[in-house]
Amino acid sequence: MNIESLHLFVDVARTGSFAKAAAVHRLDPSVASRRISKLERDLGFRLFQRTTRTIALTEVGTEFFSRIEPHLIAIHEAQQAARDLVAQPIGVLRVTASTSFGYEILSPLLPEFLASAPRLRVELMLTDRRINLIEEGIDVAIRLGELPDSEFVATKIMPITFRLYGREKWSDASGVPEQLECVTYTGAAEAVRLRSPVGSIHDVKVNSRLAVSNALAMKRCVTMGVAPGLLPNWLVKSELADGTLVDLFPGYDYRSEPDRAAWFVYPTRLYVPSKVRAFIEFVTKRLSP
Amino acid sequence: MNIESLHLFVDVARTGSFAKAAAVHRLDPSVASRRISKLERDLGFRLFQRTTRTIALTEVGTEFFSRIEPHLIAIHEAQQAARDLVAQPIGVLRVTASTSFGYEILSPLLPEFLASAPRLRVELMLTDRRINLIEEGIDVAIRLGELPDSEFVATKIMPITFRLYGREKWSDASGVPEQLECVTYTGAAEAVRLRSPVGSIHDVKVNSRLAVSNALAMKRCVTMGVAPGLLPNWLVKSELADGTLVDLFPGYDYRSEPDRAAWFVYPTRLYVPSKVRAFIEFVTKRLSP
DNA sequence: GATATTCATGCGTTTTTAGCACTAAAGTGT
DNA sequence: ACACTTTAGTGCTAAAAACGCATGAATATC
Repeated sequence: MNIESLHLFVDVARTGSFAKAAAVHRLDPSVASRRISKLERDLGFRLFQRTTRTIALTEVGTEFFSRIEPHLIAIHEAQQAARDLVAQPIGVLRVTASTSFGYEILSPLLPEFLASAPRLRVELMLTDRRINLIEEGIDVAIRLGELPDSEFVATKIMPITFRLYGREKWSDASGVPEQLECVTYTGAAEAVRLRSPVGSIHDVKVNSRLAVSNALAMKRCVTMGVAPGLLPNWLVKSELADGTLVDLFPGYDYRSEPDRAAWFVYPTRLYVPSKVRAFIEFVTKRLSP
Repeated sequence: MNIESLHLFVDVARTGSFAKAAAVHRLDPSVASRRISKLERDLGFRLFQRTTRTIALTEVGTEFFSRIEPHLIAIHEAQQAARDLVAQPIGVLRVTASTSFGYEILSPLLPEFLASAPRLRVELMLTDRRINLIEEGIDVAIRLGELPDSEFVATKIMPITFRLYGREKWSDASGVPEQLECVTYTGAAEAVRLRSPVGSIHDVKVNSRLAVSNALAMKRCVTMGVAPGLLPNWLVKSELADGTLVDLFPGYDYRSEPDRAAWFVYPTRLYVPSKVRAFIEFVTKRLSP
């Protein structure tokens, strides 16, 4: 049973004519006639009595008409409302990211984003586990590092580069050391390769006596003076600005695997809700150099 | 947009599974999957987020679900109610017949018929005009005499035979007269042919000094003693029983045109409402010998 | 880690629908 | 009273949609 046919029925009942209702719906009159006939077959009762030139609602037709009309309208309105919901950034946007990224990067952006989308609520789920986007009803996740292989869509936010930072400038006259005592991220690389301004390559072995599983805490350990650390660019902006941390080997290039970046990850590409699009656009704009 | 698909959507949302909902609807899971996809295309937004093994309502899906569900139920109930309306003799039955037939035949039947269908109202439109069944919303008409040529369905109630009746037995020893002073129905035959019990044929010329356009009034004229009259069988039952009228030529056969009868006439034969069927059955049963 | 469940898709077949031309009948206007 | 116009409905054919089945991919589950 077709909803459009029910709407057509309503219009036929209103106008008292297949031809007029067909014109409203941009249909050939014969199509209107046949659709109503099919509707009657589906329903199991006759809606109109017909002569070759006139139609009249049957008793059941009248009854059915008055009963379904408000509900047809309601369903149509529900559809409209739902369309608006995906067309405008309203409703609830569920975002997940690592605690560190959320704290360091997202939090400062949120006041302005929330102001730009007044009818939107944001639920920021900060966790260092990779949770299931579907089950948790996540609209968009921010994932760092390797691009996750999945059916989800990924768009790049910004490249991520790691450099060695510490409390004080590296002043050893012999230049880049062969090994360095560092605070490390759990499971991080054990060596980094640098290229000096003049082109020479230096491999630095990273000795770690303290491995931390949280980027923020790791940074704090570095600033507290435990040891230098290999830290991502996004984590150290303010510390570089106020001098709390300094680049140990400025001018050196760090060779890193390609596509090390921050990514938006979200399900599918058809019908991306506008709240998701709005968030992605806003954040990307603010974080791109 | 298909109503069944909307119901399917509701069940999928409830069970959280295409396969389960498909089983409920006796569908192949792939059909369920495709119907929901088509529904999403029609609606313009995505109802579920999917992985290969799980689905979850999107935010719009949830919103849409809760908004349309009661209306879907309401439409379904409207259909059920309408089906019941045609399946049981309830509602309003509009009947038209001639005033005479209504007075003489239908009126006595109505108490019992109404009792047999307690939820039915009857509107008895007695008129000697042949009104338009469609325009007036008539469910069933009773027409006497020649079968009307039309797109309507006709079923026979009972044969109609005309005989000559008067206040007193015909006692002329010479038997059937060649001509007879009669009260006639407007436009009625001017002669009748009788066959005696022994087989002899007698043509009686009907002389009319009074023609009446209403059968009841005509009968009354006869009983009042104006003259004998050519009256239909259905009109004289009680008068024959109580002796007010007598058959002038008992034992004689009256030759009449074929198919002179009382007919039910009603629009179409598909989806005859049960109130119409009930009425036709009841009346036919009571009037058949 | 093997198995089975679940959603999705490709493909050939069947069913449904649209569009057009045409018929029959009934209003409409002169 | 007559021609004209409008309206509902029907054949017919081409196009579109839906179905059922087999198959594939991914992920729960035991």
